[in-house]
Amino acid sequence: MPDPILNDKRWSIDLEKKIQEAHGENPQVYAQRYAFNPDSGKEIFVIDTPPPYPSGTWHIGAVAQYSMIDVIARSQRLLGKEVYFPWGVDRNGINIEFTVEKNTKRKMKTYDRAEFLKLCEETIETFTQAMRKTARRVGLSCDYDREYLTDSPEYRTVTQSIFIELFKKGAIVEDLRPNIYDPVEGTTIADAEVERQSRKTKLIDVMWTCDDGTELVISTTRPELICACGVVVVHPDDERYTHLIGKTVKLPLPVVGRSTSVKIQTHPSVKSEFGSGILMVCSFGDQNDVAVFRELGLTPFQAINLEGKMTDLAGPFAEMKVYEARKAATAYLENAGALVQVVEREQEIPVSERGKNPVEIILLKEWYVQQTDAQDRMKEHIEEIEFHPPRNRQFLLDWMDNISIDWPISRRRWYHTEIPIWYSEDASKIIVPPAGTYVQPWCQAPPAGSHVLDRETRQELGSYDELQDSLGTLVGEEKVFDTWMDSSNSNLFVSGYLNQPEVFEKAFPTALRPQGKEIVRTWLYYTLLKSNLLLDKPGFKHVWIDGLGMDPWGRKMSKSLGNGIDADSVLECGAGGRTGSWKVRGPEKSVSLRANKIGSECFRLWKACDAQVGDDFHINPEEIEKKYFGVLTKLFNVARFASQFEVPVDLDQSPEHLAIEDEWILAEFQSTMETVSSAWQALDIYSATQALKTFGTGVLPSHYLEMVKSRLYDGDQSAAWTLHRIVRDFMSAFSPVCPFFTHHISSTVYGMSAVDVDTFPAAAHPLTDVESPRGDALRELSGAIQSFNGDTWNTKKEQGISLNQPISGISIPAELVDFTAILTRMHHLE
RNA sequence: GGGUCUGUGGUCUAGUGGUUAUGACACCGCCCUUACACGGCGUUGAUCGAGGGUUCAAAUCCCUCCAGACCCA
Repeated sequence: MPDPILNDKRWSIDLEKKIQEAHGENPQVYAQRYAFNPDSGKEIFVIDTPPPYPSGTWHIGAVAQYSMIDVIARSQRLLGKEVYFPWGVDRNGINIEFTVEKNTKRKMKTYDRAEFLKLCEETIETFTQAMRKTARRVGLSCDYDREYLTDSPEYRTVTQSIFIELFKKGAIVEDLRPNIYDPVEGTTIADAEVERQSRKTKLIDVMWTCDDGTELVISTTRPELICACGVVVVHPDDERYTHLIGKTVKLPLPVVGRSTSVKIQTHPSVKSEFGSGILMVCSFGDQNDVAVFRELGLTPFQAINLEGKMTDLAGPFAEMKVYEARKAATAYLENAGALVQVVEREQEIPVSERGKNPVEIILLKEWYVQQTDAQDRMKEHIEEIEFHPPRNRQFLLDWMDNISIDWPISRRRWYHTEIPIWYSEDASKIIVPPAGTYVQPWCQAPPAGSHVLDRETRQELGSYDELQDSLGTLVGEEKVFDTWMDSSNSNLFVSGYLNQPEVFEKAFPTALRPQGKEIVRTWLYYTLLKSNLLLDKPGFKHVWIDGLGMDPWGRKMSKSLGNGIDADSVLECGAGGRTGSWKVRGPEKSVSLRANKIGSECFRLWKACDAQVGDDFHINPEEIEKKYFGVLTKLFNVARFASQFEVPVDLDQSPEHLAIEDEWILAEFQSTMETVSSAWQALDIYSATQALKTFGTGVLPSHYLEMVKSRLYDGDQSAAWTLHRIVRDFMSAFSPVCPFFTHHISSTVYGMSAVDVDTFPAAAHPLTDVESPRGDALRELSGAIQSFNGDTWNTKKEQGISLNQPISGISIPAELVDFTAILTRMHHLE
């Protein structure tokens, strides 16, 4: 074998890392390839990359998802689009506050606010570093120079400005409403942040007595809330209790500052089979209580305060924590002889997603984004968006159907974007900063250029500079925004809203939102809500919703299960000859998984080939290597084989005469390329990659290469042209999936990098165009060619003849008569 | 408890009314053949989660059930 230009024996992780490092070495070259240039004149394609939240380790499933977003970014560049693939990091939020609290063993509110913010920022920066490294390692072709951090003044400015705009439009309201509240962390949370946990609770039956002496039994798990009871209800159809309706019943516990009895009414939400079938409605035991209070027009009581303690309303139990008050109330009832029975039962109780604390519903003055009346219009917009896969649109619509209350957006935390408001001394006016200024009202005065607005009517009253003296002593808002207020601007931010109006004009609706299906109800929903309220437009053209990465047995990976797999361990598996091994807790026992080499290219190829978008995928490193490393080896060797033959000067112009087998393989290749091209256009990674894999590891090496080997060794120019043309174009079409692999081969052999190709390769030969009848006729022979080869190989095997020895008695089928010469030569037919 | 989705050889996967049900990995057998043994060729192996129904015809449509995932109450 003459020296191939590709001199590495095979693809390796060390080679991959070497290429990767060289790839990122020169910032100018990198920017030329991957930076966003809105003035290029090409069609703009902005991807609203999910900004990852740095928490120390990056989940392998998330990294797999990001690598597929990169495949989309690269494939769109290949199709000639001007792609903006942003790199953002989401750094606001309660998680980092928890981390700092845990690291320093000190609660946030014991710190000086500024000092605590500094600790958060430093800690999250170290996590961010690790994440940047992994992002590059898996080959994400982001515009890293424009990195945005959601906790930066630039980003927070956008969040604050949009808030002010929405406030002026009337889409944001301030109100005293029942809110879900985490008393341990001391903050309001949204519906979407509540989860359920199973806990043992005591269901107690309490005897209540009516004014006329009639006795009734009510079952409850929350006796401490009796002080907040507004009404007792029974089901209208429950004949057992018809006699109670309209009576007045005395509260079985002492209360302060309210009437000591309530009415008995009917309500259809009562579950007659639960407990005694009589329900006390308290402000607020659960969401149903909230609904009943609203429906019956009752005035809610404030039974629990912001510290999670009972208020004066609870009489003897005031100042006790909720849990203590429950015990004390139970004891009180027992002493009073009102305790009928106590049953221990398993109950699903609502807890906060982040702190896992039982949440309470409390009346609080908070800021809200109005969403209940926006649903219909949003659904119209959603109709215009193309979903990948289409069925995942349903996740969003289902969630929207369940929305019944506005979105509370204020939080009593610190490491978040501040609500940009000051209040006048008499609280009737508010001061907001000018657009484009980041403010921290808890420690700053309003900047020059601020505006004064009426708190109720939102009327602009004048400039702060002029009115300053009439406002008295200002109070800066101490509350901050829910982090989804930041995240839900990501599409606006990356599309140039506020900062680059002329780009925004062309780039919005944002071309693509890729994300996981677990955050449809939060990130996707809130983003669409914002785009709707602010611009009355759909936020995106395409929404691409992928499934979740699971462990090898289909379970969610989690720390508590011990079934997690670290992303870096997979990407670095095989580097420097180090193999990978993972101890993963299986359904029954610990299982040891081993692999010799994976790396980013194999990992990406696996994800691209192994699961359709939207399906959950099982991550098993052993399987990734076994199924896909061989594909890389094969493709590498095809290219290496080709590289021993001189590359024709003009690969774009086909030679005068091509042999029929050259035309045949070009026709086959062209049909593969058509499939690939339309799949890339449809954001269908799976089909594109499958088609390339099938061609590149199947018919090309097994049949075409075997056929033309001897011609190539004889220096046949047509065969060399055909092979090189195919390998070159193949690498371009495949570059979105394996950018470093294809870059290496194409730049070594053809002196141009596959990742720089920005026009999808055209048909190599007019006769083989998919539209041409000649191409069709040739492709129809593919089956016959492959079976003839297979049969001949088999016959040789049966007769014990080695493949390079002559064989007699084989006849070529009539339809392959044009291939007689080449088949005879290939199989040494006599 | 409800909703949505998923359920195809040992493993993963294609297939939305008519195919001898696709391919990969694994298994087994044969083969060093002027790229590749980290390879090639070939053989086993699936009553398409279970049960009912619609239809001339069902992996595919409908119903019930079971299992898993996500979400919700």
